Amino acid sequence: MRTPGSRSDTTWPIIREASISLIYEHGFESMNTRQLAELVQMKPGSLYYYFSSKEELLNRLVTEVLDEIVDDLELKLADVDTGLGGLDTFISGLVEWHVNRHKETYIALMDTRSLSEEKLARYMESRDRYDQLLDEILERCRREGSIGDIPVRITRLSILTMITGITSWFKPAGEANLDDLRDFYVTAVRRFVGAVPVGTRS
Amino acid sequence: MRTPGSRSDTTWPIIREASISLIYEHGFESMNTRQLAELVQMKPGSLYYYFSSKEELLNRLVTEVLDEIVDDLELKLADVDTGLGGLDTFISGLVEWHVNRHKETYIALMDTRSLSEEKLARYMESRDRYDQLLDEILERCRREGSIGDIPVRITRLSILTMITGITSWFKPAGEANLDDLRDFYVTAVRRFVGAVPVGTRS
Amino acid sequence: MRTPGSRSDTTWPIIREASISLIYEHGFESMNTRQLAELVQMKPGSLYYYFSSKEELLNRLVTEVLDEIVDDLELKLADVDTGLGGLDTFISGLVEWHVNRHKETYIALMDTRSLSEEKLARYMESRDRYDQLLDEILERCRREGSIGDIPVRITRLSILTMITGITSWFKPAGEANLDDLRDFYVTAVRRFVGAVPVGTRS
Amino acid sequence: MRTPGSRSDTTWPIIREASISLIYEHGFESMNTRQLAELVQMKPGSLYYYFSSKEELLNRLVTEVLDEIVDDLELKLADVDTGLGGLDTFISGLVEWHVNRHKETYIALMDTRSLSEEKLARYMESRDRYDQLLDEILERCRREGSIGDIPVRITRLSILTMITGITSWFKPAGEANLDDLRDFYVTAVRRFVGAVPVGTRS
DNA sequence: GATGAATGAGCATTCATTCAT
DNA sequence: AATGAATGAATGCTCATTCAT
Repeated sequence: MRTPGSRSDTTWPIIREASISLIYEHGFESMNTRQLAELVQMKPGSLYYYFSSKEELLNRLVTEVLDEIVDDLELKLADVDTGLGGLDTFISGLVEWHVNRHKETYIALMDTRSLSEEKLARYMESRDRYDQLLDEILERCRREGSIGDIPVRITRLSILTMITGITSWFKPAGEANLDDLRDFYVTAVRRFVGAVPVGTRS
Repeated sequence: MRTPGSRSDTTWPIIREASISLIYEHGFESMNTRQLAELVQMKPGSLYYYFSSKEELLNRLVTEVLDEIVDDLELKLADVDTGLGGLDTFISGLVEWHVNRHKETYIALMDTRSLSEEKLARYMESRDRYDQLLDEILERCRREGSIGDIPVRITRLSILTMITGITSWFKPAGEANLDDLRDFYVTAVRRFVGAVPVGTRS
Repeated sequence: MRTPGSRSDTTWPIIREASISLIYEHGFESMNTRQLAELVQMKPGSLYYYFSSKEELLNRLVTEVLDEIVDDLELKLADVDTGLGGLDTFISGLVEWHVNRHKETYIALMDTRSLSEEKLARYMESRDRYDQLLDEILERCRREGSIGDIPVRITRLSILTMITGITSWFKPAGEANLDDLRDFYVTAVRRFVGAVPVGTRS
Repeated sequence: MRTPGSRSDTTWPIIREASISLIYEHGFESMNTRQLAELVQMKPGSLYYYFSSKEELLNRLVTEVLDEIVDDLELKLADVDTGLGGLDTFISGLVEWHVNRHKETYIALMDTRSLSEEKLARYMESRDRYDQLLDEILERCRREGSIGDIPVRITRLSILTMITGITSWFKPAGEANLDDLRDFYVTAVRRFVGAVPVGTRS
């Protein structure tokens, strides 16, 4: 009964894309495995060769992006030598990810609730890494005197909420393009944290 | 079979509170009418005396707060005579609502997806009113020269995302209290839009 | 809480008519007490002052017509002195009832299934009376030599099925009027039983 | 979780027979899917592998017989060359179907009401075909002068009501056997329509 | 790898009926 | 005589998942 030409490494990416679209569109709880099976032209039962449960599928989807994001941000930040430069890099990178992969990041924002306690906890650990990244950047900026005297925690929460929230209104077909968005948020966040304008520091 | 002492005007508020808590905690799709019934000490079927479907319950919950918020903001804005004053009032009011009624506003943020197309459309119409409110304020500020030359649409989206997103991390037991939050966001948003510092306008 | 001017002997006929219409239109199992209550402008619970259960309502409806029919037929047959005259009278009367009270007779035809075993048994006893009436008429005709040599049981069943079945296609607004129907069936049944044409008997 | 040895082409006929018996006995509205599941030794949900809704099951049951009947009658009528011959063939065939498949035909008679408007309409279209068949036969008989001057519509309705109504009293265990019934109705209908006795036509 | 057939547990909802007021 | 509020038992149906083939 094996479909000729089927191979695991071809099939999984197809399932992956299909589930992302489906979850993005309907939400994880409302989407069902029949829809997914139909979309990838399989029978529901066959999907279980590619994931062990619906929840595990969700988990894989969201942890994969998250890890990619954090790794990429860390990589980009390695080359930066000032706090403010780090802030720009971080914001710029985060915006990029949330635009280029807006479906997955939207799912991570909205459907992470459906994860079991353990899986959610593990997910949150990863997320903490990127909270910390921003915290550290902000702390460094303050030490360097390049931003105002702002409360770090709530500032970080607000920035993150704002950037990750891009996915909730961003439409790829819309007028805003990636470069505009990146520029806008870099500038906006600088203002937000009371960054000393470039060339103003004494 | 009537439970002695039961009264409609006592029961609905109980059901209302219970559903808000339940949806807040589990999400609308994951919460079920049996849990709700148990929480309010009724049989599942009896709930249908108070709403005609689970979805209609959700609808009621989210449209009610939304309308209350918009009405309140409009009222508060009526007394304000400068654009920047309006901005402060709007932000301050919105933060207040999202803190004081954070469960319902969280539900509105997350579970509105579960509404049918028609109900969602009607909900969005109401939401548009408050988008417009902020748009108008921002436009006015620009005309009055009290803020920088910023792109209105994306600024509005970002501010709203940030404030409504408070509910996604806010814990009433947490360290942040309403006054701090209100002050923080009023100031932050002022910076965000490049507001001319008070007393600086020439 | 008593509605001013309400009286049992005014209300019952209203409920009666409303239930007949409702059951006629939707069938007994598909019709529900909410619909009935709405139609008579009451609350569902209030109906139980007029009948003790939905099934008892049905029972009352169908047994009442049935008894009226049998009584009327017996009365009409009392004056008749020949078998064939009896046959004409019976058919004519039965057609009349099924046209004039076609809703109730239709209900009796279709919804009698929903009666409990005991109630159905009692209903069937009454129905037997009118089977017997026709049996006796047919037997008498045969003794008098006014009809052919036909099998009584199946003839009776067929005639009754045909006449009671009028209700299943009869529409009051339709072209067929009572007189035509009566004439048609009297003649048709005569032919059906091989009645010796009037004036042909030697 | 698959029951060993289960096969679709074995299971559907079993479900089919079981539902026919159940609906025949209790009526469509009173029968429920749990009873059916128990009878075929499945879990209720599994039935939905074989039909998409309870109503669709009913629909399938009644349209299938109906189509079989009409097809068969048309086939049988193809060989007939006189109107009266057609009438005999039609009646004989119809009686046969209502005796041999009396459960399904009874269901079609009684439970067709439970079909949705669209499904009922489609059912009625098929039914019309067989009304027309009889109408044409009767018209032809009249043109050929082999029956009396009778009103076609009501005659057709009465004959059909009578024959289809067989199912409402017929018990397979009863004394009447198929051949008797067929003979009886062929003769009775001939009389009913005032057929000129064979060899009497001048 | 993939399918066909089934499970089992749950779910929203309906509805006749009851009874304190 | 009528209502408002509730019950309880059922009902059709969905869906993630399993597993023999």
